[in-house]
Amino acid sequence: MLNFEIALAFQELADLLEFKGEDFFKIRAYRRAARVIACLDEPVGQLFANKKLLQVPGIGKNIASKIEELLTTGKMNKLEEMRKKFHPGLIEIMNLPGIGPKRAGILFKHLQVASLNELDRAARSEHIRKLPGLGAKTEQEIIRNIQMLQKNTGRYLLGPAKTLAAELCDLLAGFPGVKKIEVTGGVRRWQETVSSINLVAETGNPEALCLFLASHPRAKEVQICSKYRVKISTWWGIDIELLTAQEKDYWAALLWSTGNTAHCQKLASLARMKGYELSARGLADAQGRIVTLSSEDDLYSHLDLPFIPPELREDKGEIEYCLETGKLPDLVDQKDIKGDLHVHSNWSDGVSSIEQIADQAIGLGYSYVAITDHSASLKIAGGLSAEKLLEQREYIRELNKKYENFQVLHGIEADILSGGSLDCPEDILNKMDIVIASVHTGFRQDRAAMTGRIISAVTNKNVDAVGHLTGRLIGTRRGYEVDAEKIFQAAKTHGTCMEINSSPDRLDLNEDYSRLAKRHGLKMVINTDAHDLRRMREIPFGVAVARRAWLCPADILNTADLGDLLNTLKSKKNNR
DNA sequence: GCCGTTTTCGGCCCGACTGTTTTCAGTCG
Repeated sequence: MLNFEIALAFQELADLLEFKGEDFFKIRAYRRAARVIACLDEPVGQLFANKKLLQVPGIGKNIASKIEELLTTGKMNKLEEMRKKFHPGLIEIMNLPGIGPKRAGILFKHLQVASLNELDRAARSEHIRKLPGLGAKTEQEIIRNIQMLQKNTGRYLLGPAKTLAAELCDLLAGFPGVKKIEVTGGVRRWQETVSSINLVAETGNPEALCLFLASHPRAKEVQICSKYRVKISTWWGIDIELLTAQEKDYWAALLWSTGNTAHCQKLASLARMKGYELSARGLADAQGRIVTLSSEDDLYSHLDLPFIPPELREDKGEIEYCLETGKLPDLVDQKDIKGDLHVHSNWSDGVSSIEQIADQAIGLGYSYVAITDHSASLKIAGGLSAEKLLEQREYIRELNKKYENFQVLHGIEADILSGGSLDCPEDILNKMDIVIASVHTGFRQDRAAMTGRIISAVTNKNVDAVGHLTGRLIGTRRGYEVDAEKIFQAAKTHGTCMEINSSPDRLDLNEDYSRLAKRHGLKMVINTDAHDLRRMREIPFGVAVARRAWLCPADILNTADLGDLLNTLKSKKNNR
């Protein structure tokens, strides 16, 4: 059983217990376990076999025994019991913004509503406004939120899709006859959400491999199963498509399967103009002979094009640009990132100590990391008071004595309060190495108010960057409305950066806003906003957004060496 | 539920915002 599935089981159990009204801390313990398991590097089965489960933080005797039950029987009794007690549709409803366990209970009790479709119908026929504690506004909000979810139906977040794709790749790579296998499609192009996981494998035994995938225990329905291609829908909710190839046509298959369709078709047209025929089955010359290729790069060369990175293959002008200039811009790369400038420690709501974060940063090859804990008003996150911040500053100053060629920077993620002021005294902000300003409350302000609020922060001389500009959570929470043009103009005037938040459920700025920010001449900073060590490894997601927006190292603040970075930050403060 | 310790049980996530009320319940960050 995959870690991913075990984590989902605990997540579902927590959701059901929440509906039941179970003790808050017990629910939180299950949620924590789900998160921890999803983040493990080692298969849970292996930890269990080596009797190391209890060493994992957040897993105690009770949860360990439930894991054992899952691993040995494939089921968890407690979860099965809860499933019998409560309608599965209730979780779907509870996951809607604004609907928690209480409201889901009211809706079920009075209207027998137990699915999003039923809820939508009830809302549209104005039944919800008649229920106790609910009204017309809530009813309209429900309709809007269901629309948002429906827009994302069949879409899967890139983060979990990548994890699942990697686990599948490992599984298939071990099948007899498989020589090469690679993840392709939207996952390889780093689309923020994908509808399927695509794979290409070079194998001497394609039919057997296709049958192997088609008979996967999590396969729900086999949509296509031919001698060289298989497509299944799965109980995970995502489709999986595998294309097989021989040595001679592997690179063309890889290209074709990576897509997108428009990019490939444009390449096929270009190939025809040069006397070739390009398809998933290879690049054929005028006589119909398959051209031997050594790489995807080689394939592009035959079309007189430079290698186009997968992130750019969206038919957004990349082919035309190459034809015109013969090359692509020098896009920012993960190796260009010299440090993470937005990380939370256990001084606020992060789980790791500052020292652990520094060690992780060094392990990632960084020259610096900024500790940016929450500001005081964010009580739930244990936001830091001015006194605490000064204490933290001293702590970091001491800690830095032990490092050579590496520095921990002292920063803060200051809340932009409803009126636009910052949740931290200016004299404290002024002492910080870096100040990220973000919105965490008052999400429902209208576009003008929210824009004005953020512009107030952008024009504050102590603010270096705006964190997660729109506050969206992909697929679950619409971002607040902002006039990005106005904010970017103000940011340009005041030399403030925009963050590309790398968290796969945020990716905020998204690629469109990143492109727009570049057009305004802004610098961006690619951060993880990590609350634990593992999530500090999510920088590639932010880098991918930047690449899809055609950003170069010079567009990104944290590609600078430590000295240059400190000079930039200081000179900004002095110049204002 | 887990964790840490005081080793047997108490602490762990509080407060703003919204929409509904007409003083507050529910949700969320």
